[in-house]
Amino acid sequence: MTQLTIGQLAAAVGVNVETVRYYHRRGLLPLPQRATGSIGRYAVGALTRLRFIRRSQSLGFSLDDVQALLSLDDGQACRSAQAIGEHKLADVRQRIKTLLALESALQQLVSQCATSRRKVSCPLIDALMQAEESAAI
Amino acid sequence: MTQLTIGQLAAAVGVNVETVRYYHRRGLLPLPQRATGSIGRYAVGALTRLRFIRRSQSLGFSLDDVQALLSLDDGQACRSAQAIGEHKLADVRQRIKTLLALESALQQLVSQCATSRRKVSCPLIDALMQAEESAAI
DNA sequence: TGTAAGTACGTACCTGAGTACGGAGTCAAG
DNA sequence: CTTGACTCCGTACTCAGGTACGTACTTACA
Repeated sequence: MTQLTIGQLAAAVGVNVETVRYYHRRGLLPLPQRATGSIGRYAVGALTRLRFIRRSQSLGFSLDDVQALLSLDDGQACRSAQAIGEHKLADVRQRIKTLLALESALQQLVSQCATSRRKVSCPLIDALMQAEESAAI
Repeated sequence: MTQLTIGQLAAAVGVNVETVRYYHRRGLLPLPQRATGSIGRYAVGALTRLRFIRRSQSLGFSLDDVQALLSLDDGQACRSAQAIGEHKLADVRQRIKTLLALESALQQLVSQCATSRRKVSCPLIDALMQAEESAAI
């Protein structure tokens, strides 16, 4: 039987039942076929689509992005999909840059902490107290 | 006059007045001196402390972290401050690692998009549709 | 002294991605 | 035919870090 209940669908992909219902509410996943007054049964397509959503998320796409990608899934709009991907890639690279700067600043402060031989105060706290402006958030 | 109103304090550090009030509520910033029924006046210490908070945030510390750091500001607990800093540093490095992996995956997908010469469907969408499991979120 | 700007305070709202809960209905096995 | 597991549906709550709003009050300046 390839007709899954919501619980089986969720378990197959490793998400919470509530999450599946949330995706319905967001319009990411269509409601299943259902004889009135009975329980919904999902076809295999739902499984594929749910996996698509999770895989996209794992690549850093937001659910809004995913919605856009899904709407492009007609085989005709590869260029648009590529644009979305490139945009996300630029975004990821920017985040990496920021984090690298942050890493070196922190690294420096922490190592000052380690090597300081009892000056008046803690170099880390001290540095944070200094009045000069550094990078914004 | 070194006695600032909340608006002047906020403007001096470049935050919203509401943000200052929020920091009061979180216990990050003490309430200012105030003759009963009149307006509060902040001393220069408040300016330093507010800048400390923002600078710490810009280094990736959460407000909870900041609270911990502030509680260490007695000149005696450098080792604890260092530990908090090191913990945050490890955290930042982990995030960098994740993002780098993500970058190369995305890069690959996008460039496949660019070089594909009209196969049936878009390689990016296609890859996301594949059933094999990749990294979790 | 009047008025406009600024302040105090409490409460509610925002984003993003879900999670939790409660009551009613349904389904399968014993 | 009953019991227990599951489903349906709506609503409310979570986290972090604020933002917005409304009412009452205070203060500075003309």
